[in-house]
Amino acid sequence: MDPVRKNDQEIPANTETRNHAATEVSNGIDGAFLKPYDSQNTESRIYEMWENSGYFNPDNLPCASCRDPYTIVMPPPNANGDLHAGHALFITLEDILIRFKRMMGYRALWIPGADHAGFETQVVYEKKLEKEGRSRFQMEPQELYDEIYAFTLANKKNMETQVRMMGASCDWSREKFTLDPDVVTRVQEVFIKMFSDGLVYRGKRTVNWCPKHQTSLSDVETANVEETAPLYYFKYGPFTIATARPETKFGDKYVVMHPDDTRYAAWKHGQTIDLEWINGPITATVIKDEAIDPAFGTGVMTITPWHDATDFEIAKRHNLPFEQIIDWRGKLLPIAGEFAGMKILAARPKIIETLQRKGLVTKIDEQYQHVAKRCYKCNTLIEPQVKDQWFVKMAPLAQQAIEAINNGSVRFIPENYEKIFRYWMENALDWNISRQIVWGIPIPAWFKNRGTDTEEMAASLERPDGDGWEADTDTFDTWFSSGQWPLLVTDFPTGKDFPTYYPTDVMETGHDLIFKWIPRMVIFGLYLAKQAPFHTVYLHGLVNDAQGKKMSKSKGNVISPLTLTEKYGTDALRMALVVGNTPGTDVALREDKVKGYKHFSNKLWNIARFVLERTEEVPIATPLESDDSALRDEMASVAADVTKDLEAYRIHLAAEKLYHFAWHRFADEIIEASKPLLAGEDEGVRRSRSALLRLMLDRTLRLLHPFMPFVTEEIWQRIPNQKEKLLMTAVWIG
RNA sequence: GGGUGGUUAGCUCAGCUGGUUAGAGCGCACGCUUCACACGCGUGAGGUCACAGGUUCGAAUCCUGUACUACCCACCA
Repeated sequence: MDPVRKNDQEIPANTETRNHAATEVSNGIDGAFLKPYDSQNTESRIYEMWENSGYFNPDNLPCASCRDPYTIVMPPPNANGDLHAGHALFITLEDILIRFKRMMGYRALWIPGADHAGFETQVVYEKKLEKEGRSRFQMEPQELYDEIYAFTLANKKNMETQVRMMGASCDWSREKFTLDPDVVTRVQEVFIKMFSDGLVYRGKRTVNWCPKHQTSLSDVETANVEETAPLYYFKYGPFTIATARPETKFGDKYVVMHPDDTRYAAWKHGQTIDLEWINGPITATVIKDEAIDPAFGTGVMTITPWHDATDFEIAKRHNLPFEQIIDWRGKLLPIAGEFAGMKILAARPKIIETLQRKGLVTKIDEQYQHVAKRCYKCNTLIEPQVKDQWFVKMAPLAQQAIEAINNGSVRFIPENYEKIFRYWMENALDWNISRQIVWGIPIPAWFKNRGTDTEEMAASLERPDGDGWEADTDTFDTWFSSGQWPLLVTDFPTGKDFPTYYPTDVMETGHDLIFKWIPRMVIFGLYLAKQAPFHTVYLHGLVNDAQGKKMSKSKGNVISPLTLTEKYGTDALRMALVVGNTPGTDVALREDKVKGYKHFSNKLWNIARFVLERTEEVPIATPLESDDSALRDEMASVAADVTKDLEAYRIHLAAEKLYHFAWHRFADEIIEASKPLLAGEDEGVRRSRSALLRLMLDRTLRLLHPFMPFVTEEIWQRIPNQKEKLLMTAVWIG
């Protein structure tokens, strides 16, 4: 690899460097060096030095002839709590890539951010309110917003400190918060554009309603949980229907069957039947629709369009009326007669009782397996409700995303995620972006004569002219703004970093975001900037506990990265997270492993001490003996190998190879074999071996720096007469 | 119902395009206070690479199937 950057870069004057050679002892060995490596007394000092150098910002890099930009957008951590192990992993992986590319001479830019995390933060805050005996439903929206804002800002600072502790070499001068005023405005403008492009529409449709949180949720914000529940068979006039949700059946006046089902050929579409139902006699109408599966149950069902998406579609197809049975809090409405006001689950057995008394229950299958939708945050049963909401029309946008995959402009690591992504895109349903929570970006929409036949609506930042316009009180789904994040942080469309740093290079994030986040970013990038926001998606696995089990607060097996860095050093944690961690595969985090890499930090420390103490400081051009030049070549081939691995995103392999080389080859064999040579009589041999060991130390530090930035930089600072003052910006020699 | 991984040493995992006696960390056994490091050094035990077929001169590695396991997706009430 050609060193493209000048070797003699200067550190800006405001940076206090620690070049021990100049001020302390001639070979770099001072008192601290004689003790074991002490990460606690090193890391914050080193980080400060890096940050003060200004080189986290690529615009300050002393390289007039630098290569292209290399950009990573940091998935903005939620500003609502401490960093967890997953954060530690992604920071490590991204920092490795950024440091590697920076040393390679790229204008490496890593843009940090903080996420207000709409619904998630509101949930966290509501829990806090609950503990204090308060509720958001007793608060004015503005009051609630202000409180959450203060809470989030405090946590944002906390989060930033912790990101620094992980060694993240990101450009803080470009940090953005998802509720920065310019972000809010730009996101709102995108909505307005989509409205006028016909990509966003107001729809009265079935939404996923969380009765606890009092908001609608998108499909990716619900969890499908397998459950065993009774399936009830009821007599419905001449038919038998099966249902798992008897409490929705009050208003059912349409009985539906497949048009080709010969068992029911005698019944004609539109025919009416009088029958006895829960609260008395009703008149039902026969509907024939192909959505019915003749093989399920009896092949006949009644529909509840307000509380079931399939039923809703059927009702729309046949132009049938629909009525709300369950209110927004999950209680039965007056249509339920004597059951009105009851919570649905409490009402269910009572309804069955009534039906049994009437002789309408023919069978109860207790072992019925089905899938229930639950709120992914509070696990409350989702109640489908029909509601006026804003939807993004997905088909045309998804089509572009699929093309981007097909023509190779976006690729996935590991590759199998491409298939998963494509499948999702091909089946994407329209996306509900309205949320009934205060903690988010307001939807810039306005209504006149709301809820009447003459309703008008408008999308604009300002209240439209004329009387009677009222603002939409809903906020955007967090992913609506997060989806635009690569564009927002690079100042699309006309700011200083666009298009310099757009499209970015790699999106590195957890595989759990394959549907929540990645598709939205691809879609917005293609729609707005006509270019996908990144060419590579690197997906890492989850960080599990030592037994490979998912960490969770309730299980009490959560391992805090902060405790581990404190105990073993950030470098050790970084190595432990990275070695053996194949892309896309979950990793088990064991304290022992971290401890092992703490020992490795110390090993490097002692390698350096040996080399600086026991070798002569010789000119770079010192002629090498043939054994030594063979070892130099071996070092070079390791470097080349590691470079290849990093370029192919085989980060786990690169880290392991370096570990192995440094400890078991360099220290165990080469240094051991050097001892007699360095103590020998032959000056040529001594000088040659000195030159070799110093070169190997130099190369080892460079190669390991992206992985273990702190200890390598600290050692680097102790090597006398360094031309490159900072290892962070030293040239990668691969 | 559909999909995607995983199955390699006691535990947690590597093994990149198939190629000499299959690797690491931790753990274990034995021996070393050797002047870089006991956060260390040396030596060693431990694996029919889930199973069954197949391709090949050669397979942990490629193909087919089976079993087990994990995760994801899903508008059969």
